[in-house]
Amino acid sequence: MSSLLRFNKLRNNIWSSCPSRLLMQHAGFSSAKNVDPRSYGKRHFTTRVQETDSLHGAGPGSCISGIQPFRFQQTSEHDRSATILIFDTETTGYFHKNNRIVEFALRDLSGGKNSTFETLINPERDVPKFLSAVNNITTALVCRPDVPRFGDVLPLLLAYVRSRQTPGKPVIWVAHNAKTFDAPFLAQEFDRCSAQMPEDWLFVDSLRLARKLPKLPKSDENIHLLNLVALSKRYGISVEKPAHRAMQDVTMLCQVFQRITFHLKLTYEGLVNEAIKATDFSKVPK
DNA sequence: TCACCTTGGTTTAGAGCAAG
DNA sequence: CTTGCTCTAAACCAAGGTGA
Repeated sequence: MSSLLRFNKLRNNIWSSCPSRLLMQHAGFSSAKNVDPRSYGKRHFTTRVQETDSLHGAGPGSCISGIQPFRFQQTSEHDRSATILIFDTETTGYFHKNNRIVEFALRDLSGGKNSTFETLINPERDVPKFLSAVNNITTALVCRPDVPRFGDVLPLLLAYVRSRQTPGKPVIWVAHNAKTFDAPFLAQEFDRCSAQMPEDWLFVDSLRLARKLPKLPKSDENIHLLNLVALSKRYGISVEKPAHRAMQDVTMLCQVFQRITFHLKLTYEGLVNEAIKATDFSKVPK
């Protein structure tokens, strides 16, 4: 299959039409003629870039309260150019060496159009039933020919991130327990594709940041804990119920992360100091 | 000077917790 | 269900202070 045909096949599964030209350019294609926007809404989607005028303008049922375009405590010239991506992965298990990603979602904290990216991923293996019970992601849902493998999503993801990145500035990826869970999983998938994560990608673990918050006394509602739900409760963020779907968790973490950075008076420099280089997770030699 | 006690720092082991 | 990180308590050791 030619790379262009493959791109179009994948692109047909993307809901939004807006970023197609941009993604094509970043993915190295010279023309967007073969991408037909009319087909987007007709297909079962597995990958989508959300097209909203703002984080608050996604329409009924999709309004995200509490998320504002991100600003650091002490503004500096770096703040305007920092690209901060909140992300989350759903997987087939805990340990990245034996398991695969089945869903990936991210949100650019700067907001604006096309600020989200989410996709199901074909893990090419069964999803354990006890995990399907947690996140409703079943083997039948993801192990299908029209669900892209990570290797298929990779060029789109790289192109998307590049389209959000300020040239010459790093991309800061934030996830809860990123250090031991999300980042190693992502690195493992890159390794499986024999790909190297860009050197200017940095990973920040919001769990590590949360541990720096003042400790609360133990309570029946468990708001002294540091998981996402507990932190949401702590900051008065409404939680319907633990979703364990990537984009829902990303949305929750967006709000939690902004409050943590505010609480800790974290600056851009402080955040970078907390970060781990993407290359520290990868085993693929440069 | 020696023995004993207290204090402070370091190391170690185990529990708790975070993620799907 | 797994793995790894962090925290805490206990154990250990060295140094310093005090009294006989």
